[in-house]
Amino acid sequence: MAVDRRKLIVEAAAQSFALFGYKATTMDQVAKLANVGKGTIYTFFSNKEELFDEIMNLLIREIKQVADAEYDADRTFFDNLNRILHRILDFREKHQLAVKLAHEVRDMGTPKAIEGLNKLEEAIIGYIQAKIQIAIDKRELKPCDPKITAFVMLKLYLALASEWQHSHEALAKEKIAELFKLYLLDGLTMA
Amino acid sequence: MAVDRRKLIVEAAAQSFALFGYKATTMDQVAKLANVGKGTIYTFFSNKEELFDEIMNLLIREIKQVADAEYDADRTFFDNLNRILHRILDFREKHQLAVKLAHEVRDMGTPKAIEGLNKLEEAIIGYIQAKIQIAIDKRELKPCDPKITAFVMLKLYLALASEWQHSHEALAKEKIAELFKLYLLDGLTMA
DNA sequence: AACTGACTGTATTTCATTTTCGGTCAATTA
DNA sequence: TAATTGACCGAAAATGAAATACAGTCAGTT
Repeated sequence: MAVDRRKLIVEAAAQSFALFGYKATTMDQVAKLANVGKGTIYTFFSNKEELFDEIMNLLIREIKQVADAEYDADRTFFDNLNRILHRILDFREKHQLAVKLAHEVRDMGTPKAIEGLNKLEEAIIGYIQAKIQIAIDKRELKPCDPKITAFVMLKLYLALASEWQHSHEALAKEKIAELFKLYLLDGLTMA
Repeated sequence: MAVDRRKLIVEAAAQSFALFGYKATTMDQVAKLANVGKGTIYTFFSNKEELFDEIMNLLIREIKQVADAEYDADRTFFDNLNRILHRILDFREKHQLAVKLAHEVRDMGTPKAIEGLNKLEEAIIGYIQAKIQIAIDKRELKPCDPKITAFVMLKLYLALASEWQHSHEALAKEKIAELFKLYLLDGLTMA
């Protein structure tokens, strides 16, 4: 059986984007890594952007798998949510491609890298949104706009898990879970 | 009475930083605007950074005044908080200096501009923190870490008032207040 | 028919030169 | 003689022209 050139290209591209980011990945580079003529890439992907989109979609699928692996219908919504958010952010900050793109956005503001990470964030929000809808249907949560709620939950989690430590001691995973529950689920008003 | 050169310098600097940002404000520029020899600036401020700090402190004091003007001890904590956050963010996005610095951070990442805005954010959090402490003492809020809570409140408000509209229709001020109450005060769990 | 890599025009990088700017201090002013 | 000034300094940044690198093409090869 002949080699699957498309697969070679995708693997080479994934490696290169993760190692060098969007801008510093060249089509010549990918072609060489994949042992393929540059023209061959253009028979599968019409340009660099499309190739990058393919890689980002793979990353998003990977993250969904990680999240699904953590989900357990027997647990409470809150328990699942906390575990999933923790796993997703942990995965993201360990995954070479996500880290590299974040640096690229910070250091150079590469538009395509910004777009890629936005798409990733949207995917995460979409995922959480679905879980929230289920929880609302099960009367586990008050009725609320699932999209805004998912957005707020991710932002709150990011604020506690990531932004807080920019100027303070990092919060432990359990502390974050506790705060998350206090602020968003129980609320701050006296009983 | 002789002219108050320090005051002239501070006024010129405030104008220049607001008009051109940190980087594009030159000491020669400030001296000329203030009708003062450049050396004179250095008898009051030991360098550009200190002059900038003075201007930032003035801005912070101004914001505190705006917030205090909105505060009314007779209203509920939540009502006050919403009004204050709205006024502060509104003030900030209308104040030339704050806007200019935000652009400078976005476009060029000027370290001193980043530092200045961080200081401003810290001041806002400190202000809210004090109000939260009062509310806790009055048994209007559950006991909680006032600093983290202030941080979370600001972040949530910013997420709803500013970040949300990056990819969606902006939320009305009243809608934001309603969501703010739902998420942080009442909580999402069913009664 | 599938694949290749030399080729092309544009975009980016490089680098030597010029200009700008924060900060100093000897001269000047009041 | 204390306060004020602006010419001056070295370091840093802007400039621009020449060199290089790149995405995408396509005539030629397998």
